[in-house]
Amino acid sequence: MKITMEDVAKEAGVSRALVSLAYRNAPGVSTQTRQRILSVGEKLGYVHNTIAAQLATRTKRTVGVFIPDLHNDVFADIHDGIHARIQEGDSRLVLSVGKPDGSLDEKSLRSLQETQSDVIIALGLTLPDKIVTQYARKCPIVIVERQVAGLDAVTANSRLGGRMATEHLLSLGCKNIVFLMNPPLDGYYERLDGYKEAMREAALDPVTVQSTYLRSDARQVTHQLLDSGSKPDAILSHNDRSALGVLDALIERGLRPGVDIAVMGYDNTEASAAPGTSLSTVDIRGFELGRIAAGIALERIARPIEKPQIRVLDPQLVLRQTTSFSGNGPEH
Amino acid sequence: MKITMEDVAKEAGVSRALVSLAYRNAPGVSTQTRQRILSVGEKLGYVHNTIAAQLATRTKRTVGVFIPDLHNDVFADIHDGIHARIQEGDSRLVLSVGKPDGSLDEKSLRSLQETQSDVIIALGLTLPDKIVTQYARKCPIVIVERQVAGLDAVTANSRLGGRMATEHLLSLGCKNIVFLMNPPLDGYYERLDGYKEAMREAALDPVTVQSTYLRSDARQVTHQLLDSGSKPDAILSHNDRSALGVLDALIERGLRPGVDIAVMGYDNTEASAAPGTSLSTVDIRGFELGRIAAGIALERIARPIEKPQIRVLDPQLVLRQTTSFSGNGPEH
DNA sequence: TTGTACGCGTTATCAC
DNA sequence: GTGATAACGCGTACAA
Repeated sequence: MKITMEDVAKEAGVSRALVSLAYRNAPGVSTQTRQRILSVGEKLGYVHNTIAAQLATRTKRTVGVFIPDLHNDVFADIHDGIHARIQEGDSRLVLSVGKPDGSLDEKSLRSLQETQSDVIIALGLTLPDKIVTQYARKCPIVIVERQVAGLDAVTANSRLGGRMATEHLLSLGCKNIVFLMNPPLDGYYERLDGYKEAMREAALDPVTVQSTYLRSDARQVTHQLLDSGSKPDAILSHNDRSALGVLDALIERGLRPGVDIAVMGYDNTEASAAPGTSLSTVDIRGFELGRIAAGIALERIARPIEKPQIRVLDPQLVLRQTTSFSGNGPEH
Repeated sequence: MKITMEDVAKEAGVSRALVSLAYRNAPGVSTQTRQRILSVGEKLGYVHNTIAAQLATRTKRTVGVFIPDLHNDVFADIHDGIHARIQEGDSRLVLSVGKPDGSLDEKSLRSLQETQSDVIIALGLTLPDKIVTQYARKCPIVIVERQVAGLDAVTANSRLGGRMATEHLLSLGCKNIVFLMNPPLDGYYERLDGYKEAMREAALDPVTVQSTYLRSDARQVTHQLLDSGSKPDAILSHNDRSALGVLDALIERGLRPGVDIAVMGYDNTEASAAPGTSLSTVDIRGFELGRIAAGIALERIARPIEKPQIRVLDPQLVLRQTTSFSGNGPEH
């Protein structure tokens, strides 16, 4: 039932080859015949079959993108950057969406490879380094906001970001700063390490509690933390999403963020600036990250065996209400 | 350089056809040889070429999804619903992401068709009915949260939602309720109409101001509205995203949402419940919408010429702080 | 402009 | 039942 090029060719009284050229805006067809061919195609309801075309030309132009979760705004920022860069050329973007718990990471990677991605840009991959490396053997992977030995990567300096956030809290007079950790996974310790460094340099003990990537879990963990009798004067969370959960819990207990206790997130997502929320955070410059990752991906397609590129951006502090003490630490 | 089935076949000492059967878990291969073939494939780093496979079998299993914008959480909800339903079967999901201003709608639709989607699920399409219908001639389209004559559609009853929100505001004692409109586009008047109906029934004049889908624009429009001397006691926005912009503006002017003025959004996105935001809104049950849309899409593939299906869910009011007067309307 | 050999799997049709 | 052979799906590329 599907209209093919053959059908269009027959109807227009030309060869299939010519129809192909016409549809690709390739030279070798008179403007006139091209017009005629296209209008015949339109009349018949023909649509150019990218699948067949991709099979025929084994030119490499497909960039696969793995996004773990559509609900986290950082990924949207990064995606936009990738999209912007890819659009400049004539490459194709293929998305695969996983789940926040990482349960679809492998399936997605495989699917991206099976659809013949020539390179994969992976965001928020939770797989162990070893497995990622295995997949990368079949198709180059550009990692964003993480590093895996031997692979291209682009990240905002997470260690520095963790340090900056911590130092900011210290500068407010906070001493009992708790770090709300993400699940312990390869490649996601940098923010934590930055925190620890800064704490030790201030001769303070790092304290961590562990949560997941869900806001609701962060909320619960925060309640547990405070129930346990711990009296933090600041909570630094591994990302904004979890920081919102922290705020949820604080508000439920009648604690005023930025007055009774300081809170910082990480990522500078849109939600961190929700009206009334005003969460201090660290901007990882997602759009930039995406743009650069896409650039590296395209280069990787062009030069497959060059040595891996690592690009590190400097994150930026974004100070809002949740760390707005007038300079002397939280009220008591 | 790419390993093909041929390579695997040669290495394993069997025919290409057999390798094909092995990789698809098809009957006709002894468990033993299948094992051998797969391990040879693994050794060579072969990945099954979905592109070629799709071309060879013209079985219909590809569901295309158009998402206008990754930053709006409703779309993530709907996507998750679609994803969940598709995963139950053996269909493939292909995403195409546009831009909030609609400038990529056509390009995305075309791209989805060119990659041989057998059906397209479209969210937040801003194209005129006429154009959508044209595209649907080439490949069936299932529309979400909108209706186009002749096409499958699944929506939460928007007229009812608009009415419910308005009636809730009226019940609080609000009389000067302003509706913040989205851009005037085919298919997106229902929420507004529900508002108008409810206002007229209460013998009140509907008042609308127009904005876009950007939070920043809503903020600006709200400032303009208030600068103009208008004294609304409630603002009902066409969606949560814009409602956040409204809240931004109110807070900037020192007005307390839920105390000085009521505010309602629409969609019940995660951001509407950000800590400190607590926006009253209307839940469109995005996940459900997505699930149902995917179901319809699969049926449409199976039975292309059946008459269009329209599914309408009932939206649900979600009451939070921004409409929390103690019952006598806003303070003065 | 056209003929035609690919590209890489899949799916009959056959042979053992 | 196991396995092989060859035609086919729909464009693209290159020689003619």
